[in-house]
Amino acid sequence: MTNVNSNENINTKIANLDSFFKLAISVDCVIFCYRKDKKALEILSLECDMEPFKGLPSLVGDLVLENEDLDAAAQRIVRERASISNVFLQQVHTFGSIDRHPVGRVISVAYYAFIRCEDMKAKENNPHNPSWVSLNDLLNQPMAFDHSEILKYSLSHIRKNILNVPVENMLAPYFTLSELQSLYESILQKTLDKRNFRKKVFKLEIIKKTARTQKNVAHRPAQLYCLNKGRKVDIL
Amino acid sequence: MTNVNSNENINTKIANLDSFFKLAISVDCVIFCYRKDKKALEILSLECDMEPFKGLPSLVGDLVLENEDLDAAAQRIVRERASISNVFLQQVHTFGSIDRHPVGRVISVAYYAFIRCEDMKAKENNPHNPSWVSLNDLLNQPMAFDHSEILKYSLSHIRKNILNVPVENMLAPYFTLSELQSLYESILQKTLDKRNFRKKVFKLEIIKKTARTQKNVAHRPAQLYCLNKGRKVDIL
DNA sequence: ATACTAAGTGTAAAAGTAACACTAATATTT
DNA sequence: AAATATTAGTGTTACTTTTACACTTAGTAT
Repeated sequence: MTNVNSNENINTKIANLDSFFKLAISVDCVIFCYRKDKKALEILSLECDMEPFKGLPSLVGDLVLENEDLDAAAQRIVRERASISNVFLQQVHTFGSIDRHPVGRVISVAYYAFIRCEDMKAKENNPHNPSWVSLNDLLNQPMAFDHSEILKYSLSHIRKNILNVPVENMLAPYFTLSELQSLYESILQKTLDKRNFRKKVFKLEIIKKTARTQKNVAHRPAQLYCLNKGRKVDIL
Repeated sequence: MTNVNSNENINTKIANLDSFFKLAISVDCVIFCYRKDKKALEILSLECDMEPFKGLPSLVGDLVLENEDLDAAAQRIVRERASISNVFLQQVHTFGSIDRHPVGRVISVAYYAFIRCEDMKAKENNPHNPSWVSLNDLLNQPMAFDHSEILKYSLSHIRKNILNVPVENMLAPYFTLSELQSLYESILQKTLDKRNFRKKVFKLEIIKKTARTQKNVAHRPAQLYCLNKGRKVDIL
């Protein structure tokens, strides 16, 4: 068991690990993207194949390997399951109820990630049927394990800390202020004042103006902005 | 290994656990108290007996048992090591570097607690030599494992969230506003304006006025206050 | 009685937040 | 070419919150 093939699925791994499986640690990632056309957030979700949760949506998770740093495990999992590398990933909370996992004691460290929909073609050669599911749908249906709780906790954390969390990573490299505002509105679930919003993002230096403007839009073209790298984020 | 005697020390446990010890989970608690006379924070610290950290101060930690909820483990550890029950304990972060523990892979979930010095008589019949150590001293000396990092992270979290974290638990049941202010000043490491501080704690309803006043002080006796139970805290 | 000590109290300036409506620039339609 | 439709972009005022600041009060000790 020193060198688990990380492409096996969770079930297989757990079966193999019987000898040491008293306590195991997993990472579950709440992977957000923003669907600009629908002005809605979506979560990367897998179809659970484990009883009693078979068929229910689950977060993207996997066991942490013996020689793997926690943050590295989160990066690996996002890479393997969503084909995304070097993404922003932030730990939120660790969930350790005794009965949260049917196979045994699995303590799960939750992370969240912000990626762009286009960077993850869901369903692509992945046995778990990954797909982007509307956040609102997920919040209104049961999920596998305690993943509903993890999702709600993460969402709550992000809402509270929205100004210190790089939600802009869900946007294309060049974006308009209106797009940014819509994203914030989708997360906070409330409308924001356009002028006040702009004043704030300028003052906080969340973004930088670029020389580019929108092309081929049937209205006044918007200025394009990009992330201000070097901005502080909520890492302590 | 199903029923570890939780009074054994970490070393012993780890030795016993060889069979399953690929990954283990511990809880480390940053237990704060406030020394009113010194106007200083102190941390409950044990003397590490494990190489290569022998003799260095460590936080109060222990392995999580197989059938033990994470939060329950934290409560147990504080109860066993500090003889305090039903204390406020809040998870902050999980530390999972590969080499953070010399004996093997131990992932540690950090909690912090606020207790009253008087409620924990350090050194009392405890083989680990627990003692209250000045926070400032601890910050300026090496600690066992990654406990310096855990301490700094927790402190930083508490400073950021001071208004949503019940630091008042470090005070006696009845306390004066000046005592409360000194506590805040010790945590934030800066002086606060007396009138502004009072306005704020009243508006936030952190505390409640009581009918009592100070007795036998060589100056105008202060009004005594107590905690406002039912106040929201930073739990999501 | 006087001195000493920490408690207790209000106001004004500054900064930040919230509310609000019109003009500008482009593509499309006529 | 002119009119229309659509989203971008922009400032000011009222309100709230935060900050800065100094004197009087109620007890104990001498």
